[in-house]
Amino acid sequence: MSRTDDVVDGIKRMILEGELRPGERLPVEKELAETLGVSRGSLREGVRALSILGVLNTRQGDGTYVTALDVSRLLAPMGFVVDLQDQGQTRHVHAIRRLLECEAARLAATGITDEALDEAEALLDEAGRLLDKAPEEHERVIEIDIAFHRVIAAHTGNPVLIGMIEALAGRTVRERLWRSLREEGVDRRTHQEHIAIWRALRARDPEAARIRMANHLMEVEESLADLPPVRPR
Amino acid sequence: MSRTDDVVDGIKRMILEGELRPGERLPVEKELAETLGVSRGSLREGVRALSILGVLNTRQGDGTYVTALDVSRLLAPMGFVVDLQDQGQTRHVHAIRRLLECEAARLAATGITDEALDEAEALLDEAGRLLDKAPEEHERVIEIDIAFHRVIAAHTGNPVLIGMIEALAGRTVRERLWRSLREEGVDRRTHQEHIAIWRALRARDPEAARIRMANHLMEVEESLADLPPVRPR
DNA sequence: CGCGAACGAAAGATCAGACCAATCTTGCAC
DNA sequence: GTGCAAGATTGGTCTGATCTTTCGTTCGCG
Repeated sequence: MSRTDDVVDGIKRMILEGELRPGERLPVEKELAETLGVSRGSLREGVRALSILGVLNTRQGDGTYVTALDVSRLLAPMGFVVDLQDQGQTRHVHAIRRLLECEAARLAATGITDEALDEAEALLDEAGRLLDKAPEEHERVIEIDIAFHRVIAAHTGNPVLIGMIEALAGRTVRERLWRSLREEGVDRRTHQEHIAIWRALRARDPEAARIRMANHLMEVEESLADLPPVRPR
Repeated sequence: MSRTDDVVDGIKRMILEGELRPGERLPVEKELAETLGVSRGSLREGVRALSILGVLNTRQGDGTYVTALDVSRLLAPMGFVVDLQDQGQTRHVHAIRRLLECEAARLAATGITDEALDEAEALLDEAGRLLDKAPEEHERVIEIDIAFHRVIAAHTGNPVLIGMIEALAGRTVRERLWRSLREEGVDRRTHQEHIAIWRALRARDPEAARIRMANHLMEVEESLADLPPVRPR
């Protein structure tokens, strides 16, 4: 058990026992180092690790604070995992993503608000216009795609689900995908699938939403399946 | 962008570009620090963070190595997230766990081997004996419970699913649960539910396995629902 | 020749002290 | 009352030293 682990466990314990609450400020480095019985260097290693894990948040000249401990932030490092997986694992990641997003669609069908439906419709309208008039605006199309899925996740009422979907469907996976596919005409098909999902949501039909989402992601996976490996060297 | 972030991104990049392969050893601290243009202290902070994330693995007197980058290891810090969630989020975590474990049961029904079925049967037999003859052996019963679920997850063929279930259904959640429930007679009911799952698996019936697992976890959640909050202070 | 113990090199672990940079607080001038 | 500037506070970084663990080698014994 290294000193740094002492620091991590010590701070974690302080949070779990309510000694430190979300948003609260930690003692200054020198003082906390003495409390935990380590040098400032070791303390900093532990604090840094917790920062990267999304538990702490340091601001030079100000202090170190406990984050809100919201799931999205704490799950963000998971995106890291996805990045590091080799090509062989991609389909497994996508299988989980499909599972989570289908559940999200199902839940959103009953929980989504009229405002959110309007928002999603606006996104799809913009995507439709771009496909017709400015097919080169691929970056924006990708943004819209991500935003559309995010609106759905946001209305599931389950923050853990939101966080996991964000982590799995994050920028990297999507980018890698789209970059490989931009030549194809799949973006138009994707758009149609999105519309089908949206209609199911508007009808407040959970089963339809789930099925449409499942179909959409399965198409995406299929497009991915026969791509050449991208792992360099 | 702090120096430590440079270190994290630098090492991550080296891995992604194949400059560093899983299992490979990193340059010594002094040398790597020079390469990345930071001091040894900053380098160590970054390396430590990546260690805690399961990407690197340091051994005093030997060196620092890239891990196998297996999903289980990389997903382990997610258990940390679960620990830090306040009581209000528990049901959301369990909802996801149910989703994942149901899928695991469904997949395992077609993929499980006869040997694994025997192994699971042995576990359930032992649990049954303990319930009859040594009800005080609660620790062992919990171990068996975890092991049973692990056997199922292990035969889904999806390592990402395995990792996520491990992280979500980890020791802590289960412990908190069982500690609160040991007075009740629920452990016997849980045992019966496990048997029902096992039978569905033996019959290689995916739908039955999924349903039995769903029922099992729903019972668990229900038992949890009306517990008093444990968050101290 | 084979094997085991002791030694030494190498690498990470930890510490202490100094200085830098960003931020916040305080108090003075207008 | 407002605005700005100086000082105090706090995290960020660097340097250099010492400690601990591990691994490889070498030496001596059988």
